[in-house]
Amino acid sequence: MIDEIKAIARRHLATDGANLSLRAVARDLGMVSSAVYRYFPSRDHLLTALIIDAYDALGAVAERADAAGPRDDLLGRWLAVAGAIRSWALDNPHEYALIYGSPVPGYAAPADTVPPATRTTAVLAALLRDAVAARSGSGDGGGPPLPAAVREDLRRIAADPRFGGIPDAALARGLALWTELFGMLSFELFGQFNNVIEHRDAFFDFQMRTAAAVAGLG
Amino acid sequence: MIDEIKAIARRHLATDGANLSLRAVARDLGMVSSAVYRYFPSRDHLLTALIIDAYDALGAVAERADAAGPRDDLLGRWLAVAGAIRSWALDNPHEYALIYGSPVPGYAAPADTVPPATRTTAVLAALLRDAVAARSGSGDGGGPPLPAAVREDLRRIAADPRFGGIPDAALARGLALWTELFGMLSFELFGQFNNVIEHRDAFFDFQMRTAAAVAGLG
DNA sequence: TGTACATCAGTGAACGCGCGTTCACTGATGTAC
DNA sequence: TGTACATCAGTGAACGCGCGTTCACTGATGTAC
Repeated sequence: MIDEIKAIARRHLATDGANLSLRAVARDLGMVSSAVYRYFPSRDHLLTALIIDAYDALGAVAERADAAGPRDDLLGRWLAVAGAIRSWALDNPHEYALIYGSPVPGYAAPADTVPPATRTTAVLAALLRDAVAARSGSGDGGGPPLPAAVREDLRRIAADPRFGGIPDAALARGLALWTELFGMLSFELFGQFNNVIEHRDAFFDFQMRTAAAVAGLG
Repeated sequence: MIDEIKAIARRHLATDGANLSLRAVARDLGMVSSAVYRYFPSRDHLLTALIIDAYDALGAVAERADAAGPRDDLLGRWLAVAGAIRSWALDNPHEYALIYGSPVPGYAAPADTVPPATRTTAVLAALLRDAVAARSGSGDGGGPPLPAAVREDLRRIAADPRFGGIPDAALARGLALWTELFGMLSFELFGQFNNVIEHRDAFFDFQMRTAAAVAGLG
């Protein structure tokens, strides 16, 4: 029943965005609006459940894509993960907007949305770690030096075992890869590519290959 | 008066996001809600005006930052433009969300939002062209080959004189730069950096320098 | 097998509020003669 | 200088609708004896 409510609420994201109406959801369920309160204490709790589900779904998709190919084909794994994330986003644009789009005014995501949110990034981190191991210390190439302030953040991130064991420079590059991937997706999904990029599959694939080459994921 | 309405409406973006209420705006103006209709034929027209203003304001900020430094300091110009865009976004997060965030459900931006939207990208294009000229054909480095489908899009983009005169490979890299910049900003503004990156000025500066080096804007 | 009772999913009415948009209007201002 | 008129910014009431949340309730189901 909780699942049924969420399924219908997800459908309402398409028409109402994050302002989805509890009454409209109840109406579609063939219930009276107050009945929903037996399952969710408030509209915001329902929204939170949808956010958690979306992060989890995307994380699962990324994990599955990563696990599908051979471990040592790093470029293949990266392209598979990036492509799977993009496919999910294109299939579920409103859920993507819910988690990576503008914050909902008046809504503050509670702390229990954080763990599901890191699932996807953990996949990228594992990939990064494997890439570093494969190159076995080939150096970080040129580029500007890492400022101390940034180093500090990187060390804190690396305190989580899922993100540990990656040299600072590689982790910094990984973060750039992460923003590039989602920057690309947000532009595509939020309309910035309209009248600009039409061959989006090819464009995305090309840019992800380029980004991988730059980051040494080749 | 139109300006006054827009100013108050902008303030309401903070609390209501894109669902700003015409009645609330009128209330703050000390007017009755129907009076606003003398100036804007509908709520969506007001929203459109805000969108156009936001694109224009950001475009102006980018143009000013670009014009401030010496022409041949390409890295300096890039960092100035990127920094100015970021500053504007941090100062006007709700306007940023309006133009670069999730699309507003039920609202389709009309065609006259397009020209102001391209102002900012035109600044980046000019920078790119100058960079290509300065290197005077130093080649595009390695990286994966440009697929024909992507080339097609690039040629269409280059048909606009503001984006012309840039080799395909450089233009493709410029698009990556563009997505990297706004991907970074969206992550910062939409909360993905919470508990991840705390030294955001330094992180942004570092990533923009790295991206510039990769794109040959050094 | 049959009765008494507890559980609890869902009801329906109500509270108090908000919204966008329309329409006939008022009344101050400024113009024309 | 003074009157008649047009303009038009802003009013106020109304239409028809929506919302989240509360609360006492019904009535079917399942359990215990």
